[in-house]
Amino acid sequence: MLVLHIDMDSYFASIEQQANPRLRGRPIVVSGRPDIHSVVAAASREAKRYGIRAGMSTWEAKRLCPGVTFVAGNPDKYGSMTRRFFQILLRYTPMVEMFSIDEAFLEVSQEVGRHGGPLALGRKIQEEFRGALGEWVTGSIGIAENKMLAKLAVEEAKPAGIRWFRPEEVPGVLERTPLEAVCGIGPRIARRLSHLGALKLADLGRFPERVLRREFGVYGATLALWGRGLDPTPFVPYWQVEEVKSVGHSHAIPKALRHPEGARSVLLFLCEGVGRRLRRKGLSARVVHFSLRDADMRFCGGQRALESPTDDEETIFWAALDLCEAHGGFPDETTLVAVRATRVLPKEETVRPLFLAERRRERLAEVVDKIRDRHGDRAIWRGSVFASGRSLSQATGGLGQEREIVLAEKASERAAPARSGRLAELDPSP
DNA sequence: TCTGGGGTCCTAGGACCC
DNA sequence: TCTGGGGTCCTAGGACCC
Repeated sequence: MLVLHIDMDSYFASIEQQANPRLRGRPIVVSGRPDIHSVVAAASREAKRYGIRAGMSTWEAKRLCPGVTFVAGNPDKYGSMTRRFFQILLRYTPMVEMFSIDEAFLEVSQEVGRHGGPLALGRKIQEEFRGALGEWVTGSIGIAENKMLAKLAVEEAKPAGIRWFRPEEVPGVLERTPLEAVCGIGPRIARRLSHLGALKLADLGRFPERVLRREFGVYGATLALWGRGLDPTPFVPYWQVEEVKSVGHSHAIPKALRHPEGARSVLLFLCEGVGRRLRRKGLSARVVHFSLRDADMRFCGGQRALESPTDDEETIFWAALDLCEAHGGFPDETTLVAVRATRVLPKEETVRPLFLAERRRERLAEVVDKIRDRHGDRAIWRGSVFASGRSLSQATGGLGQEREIVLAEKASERAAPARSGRLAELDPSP
């Protein structure tokens, strides 16, 4: 097998520099919203020279490079760029696995001969990128016999280069590669392995497999293979990718809304988003997960199976709120809430709601979805969310110029007793 | 001014059914 | 008078990825 791994260089930042010549050659950071505390989604090549990395807080980025320019991210723009480079890759082989928005694997065992060898093939792809994506949006290419090694190779190719690990080079690669450089070995596993005396990838290969199995279960077998330069993870071409398995939202709560009421309205806001995305995808979910993070950054939460699959945000909301109550309710200060709908299945496979009230809610959701499709996500608000909506919008993108409609329906009436801290007494039935 | 937001997969114990 | 074994669902929690 021969695998090419394409990893776009400083992807979001490069796209912004391509779109706006004034940003070119300058340290820039793409983040959620530049005016609030956020984290770095991507740093331009110039910003990386200052030590700025993805995942770092924007505050830290500013400290490292006071002159850095912040740019608000635009996911739609990045998605359409990804479709463009995906189309280019498809011209070479249908065996394309999209690994993330800016990474792909190609299985090119059959095709490589026709293109004059691995390096020549890589250069052709990069040449096509230059023509179709623009001078600033470049990709690095790693080449090896499997995905794990190709992903290691690309690190030596950056930026905009090509690195091929020939089979005879692999033992040397294994000897010099630290464990945490491998995709799939995070800080926890790396630390546990270091206690066992393994620091480099080759150390794993020298371990008896049963030791790794005893320590890591089925994952131990994978680790043992990686240590010998082999990779058991399957190649999944894009046309074999399964449907999504879950839909969720989480949100770090701004200071002003960290009290129980505020957290509750953020939760309802997130549930609306989850319901809407389920409906858009034509899915229903059977399980709701809820979690929150307190002032000490500790997480707690739980999950609950529903009586029947749903795409209704109120059902999801009440399930989430019940889980919250079961874990002691919202603390005085909640710094993050998250809700996720899992065990999804296509809606056609579910039974239509039996009760009139549920059918009315379904109809209401359809109408609200239509208004939002037409006038934007913030054109219409539930009364109980709107109460905190303005400050919430500070953190989620702003109300903009849209006209606002406030839904005065049951949910907002239920919100009232919540303020006096009697959530448990609320009647979840419509 | 501490620390975003979207996911996937695995483990393990208990309940329940046949 | 002693108590199997397999399969699936539910819940809680951990680890990792971009």
